[in-house]
Amino acid sequence: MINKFDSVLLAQKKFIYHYKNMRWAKGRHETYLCFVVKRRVGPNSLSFDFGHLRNRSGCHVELLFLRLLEAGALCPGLWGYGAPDSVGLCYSVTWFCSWSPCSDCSYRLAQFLSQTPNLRLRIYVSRLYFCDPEDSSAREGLRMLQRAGVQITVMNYEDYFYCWQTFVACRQRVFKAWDGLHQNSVQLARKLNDILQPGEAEDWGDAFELLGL
DNA sequence: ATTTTCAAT
Repeated sequence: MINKFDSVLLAQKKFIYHYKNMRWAKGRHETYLCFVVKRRVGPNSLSFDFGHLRNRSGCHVELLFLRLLEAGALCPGLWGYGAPDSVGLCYSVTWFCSWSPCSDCSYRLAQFLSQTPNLRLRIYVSRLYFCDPEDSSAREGLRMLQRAGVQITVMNYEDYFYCWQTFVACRQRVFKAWDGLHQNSVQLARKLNDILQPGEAEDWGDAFELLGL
């Protein structure tokens, strides 16, 4: 018999392996996306769905998520058609992804969101995907997502803790941080901040120059 | 200092 929670929840080892935020995440040729969907009708906001996805057959996991949205599988009534009571329906999606989106996924997500103003998306990422070169298109993609109203955040201890409780078959086992989790998270958050607020460093430089420092 | 990355065999 299929138990919902055996299929919906992630195995502990899998979660740790794929979400570890080490700088050199060797061999992670998969990307996981854990999501929570909340649905708001009027003043009430309710958790509607949750689960996880993995990239498959050359398709990035973000695009799989988009496909599910387009098929009406995750946020029914998102476009207002269907039942009359779906008018004014809002959804908010929060996802936790082991990699940040590539430029193409960012572009498609931004496009999708521009057509669905009643969908809010918040993205937490464990590691930054191809973001080392300052002029990388992945960086530009993240900025585009931000302009599309997406909040992008690097996962910290509390986020991993939350994911462990929510998406992992943890069987009462408390989440145990790996070595360097906090440091890596702080470093990645700083990098993401640089990506999303370009020019700030120069502004500081200018400020120091003005102050004669 | 350098290492990897939603594979390709």
